Amino acid sequence: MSTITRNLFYGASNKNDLRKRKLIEKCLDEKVKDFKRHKIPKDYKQRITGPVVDWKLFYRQQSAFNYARDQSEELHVIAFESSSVGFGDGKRMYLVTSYDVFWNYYKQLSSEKKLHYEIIPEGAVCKLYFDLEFSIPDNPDNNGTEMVAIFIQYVCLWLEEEFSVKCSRKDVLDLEASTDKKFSRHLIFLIPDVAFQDNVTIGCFIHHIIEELNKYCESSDLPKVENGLSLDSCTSTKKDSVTNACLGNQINSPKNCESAVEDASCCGDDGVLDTVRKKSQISDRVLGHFTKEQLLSLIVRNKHGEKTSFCDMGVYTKNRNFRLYLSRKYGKNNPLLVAAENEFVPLSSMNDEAIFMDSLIANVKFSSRMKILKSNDTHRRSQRSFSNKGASSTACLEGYKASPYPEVDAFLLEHVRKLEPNGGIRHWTYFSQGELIVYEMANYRFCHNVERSHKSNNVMFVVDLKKKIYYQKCHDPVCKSQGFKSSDFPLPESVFPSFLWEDDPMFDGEDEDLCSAAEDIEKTLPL
DNA sequence: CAGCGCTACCACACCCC
DNA sequence: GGTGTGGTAGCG
Repeated sequence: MSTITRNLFYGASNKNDLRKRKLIEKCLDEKVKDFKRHKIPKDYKQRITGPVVDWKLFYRQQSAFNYARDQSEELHVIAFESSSVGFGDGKRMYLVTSYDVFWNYYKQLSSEKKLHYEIIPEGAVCKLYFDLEFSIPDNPDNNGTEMVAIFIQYVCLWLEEEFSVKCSRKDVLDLEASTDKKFSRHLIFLIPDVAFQDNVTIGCFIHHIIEELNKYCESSDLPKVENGLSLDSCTSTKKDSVTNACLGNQINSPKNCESAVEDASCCGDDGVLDTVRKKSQISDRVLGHFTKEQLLSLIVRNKHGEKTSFCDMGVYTKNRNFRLYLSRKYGKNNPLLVAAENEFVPLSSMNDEAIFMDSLIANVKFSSRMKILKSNDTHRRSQRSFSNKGASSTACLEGYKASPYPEVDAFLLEHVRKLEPNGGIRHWTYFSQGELIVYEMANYRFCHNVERSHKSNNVMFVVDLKKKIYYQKCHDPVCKSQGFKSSDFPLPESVFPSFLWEDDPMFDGEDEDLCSAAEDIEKTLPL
């Protein structure tokens, strides 16, 4: 054992010891900094009724959703850019937790580690929200602050006309993440007891009101057609929406398909002309509240100099990631903060937690008073692509979901695979009115009109559940122009649900209703 | 080991004029 | 030239 010298005990008395102490202090400083950098947030205080699990981390969004669904508590999936846990470089990862637990963790992160996004789940009831942005250098004459004020008023007027919902700027949480180069706002509408069915529905509504704005701006703009926003493109989009609307909305809302088809089939009818006139009256009423200059100011130019909307239309897709209050993008320094012009005040008080909770798009409490806004025919727009989970050529087969009549799906699959082993169902459209299912086939082109397979056009089958038959039609332009439709083929009795239930006392009408009611409730409840 | 969901755009095949 | 289909770069 070494003895403690006087110098060592009382501290530095020479240059050597001084250096040593400096070194130790420096090490300590480093340790402190390091600790601060990697500090572990304090545990959330567990209550007896409180959450069982703090959080769980996933590399894949789907795994996170699966886990959240299997738990009994109300959990949410939050995405973040993963440098915040010390690895990866902006790669997205997924956190499953409750809002309360998340806020407790999130509020303790330093500003540069708040890189988080809410995932607005597919099909979930949500608040009306907007991403408003434009490049400042490309639009030096635009006044963003004034544009936001006009835009909010424009949206409020449309809400009143279309849904009889009254609101004002006081109901709009206004968040800002602008820089010198880019004007950027997030608007979140917190209208008491009002929410939208889902964010895709919002997309349809917004698409509609922006299109009306574009049409107006174009007609009152220079007489010549400008690139990007021609009237032609507007009308062709409308046509698309009639023919394709039912495909885009097929899974969740077969009723939409009915009305879309009715719309198309009774064109030229007086009733349709009436509704067209009514629609343009609504549009005129809204537009009439503004001066031409105010409306024109909402159109900006993108980096290619093309005219485009101030409102980003790309944020209404399924499972959209939407940046959280106080978060920034990876590698950027512009967190979302409350804008100076914000007039919304949370019910409790103006504190960060209340703002955070109110800013969550899908944080909508279920209540019987809640009015759920759904899309109507005018809002629907074309949606040609169908989400396929897998990649490559087999995607269409893997991405295909069962129709409400899986037995019919199986029958058709078996049928086509006798001729084409790779044949499959690309998608289906269910028309509950008339009990019709239209199946678009994949890798199956045999047409009864030409008695051979077409070279590049797949065929479709129309299943008539009432008549218990099916027939074939096809995409080939020649067959189409002839209005070709094959003769009827019988559907085997075994594909009908009644075949299974007839002698089964376990199934009766009540059980069926209960099951579908339970499913409906499950769908409407916030996740 | 490790993101997701589009959408605009292009290339190509086939059929029509 | 029009239509349907498939593949991909790139955006939000």
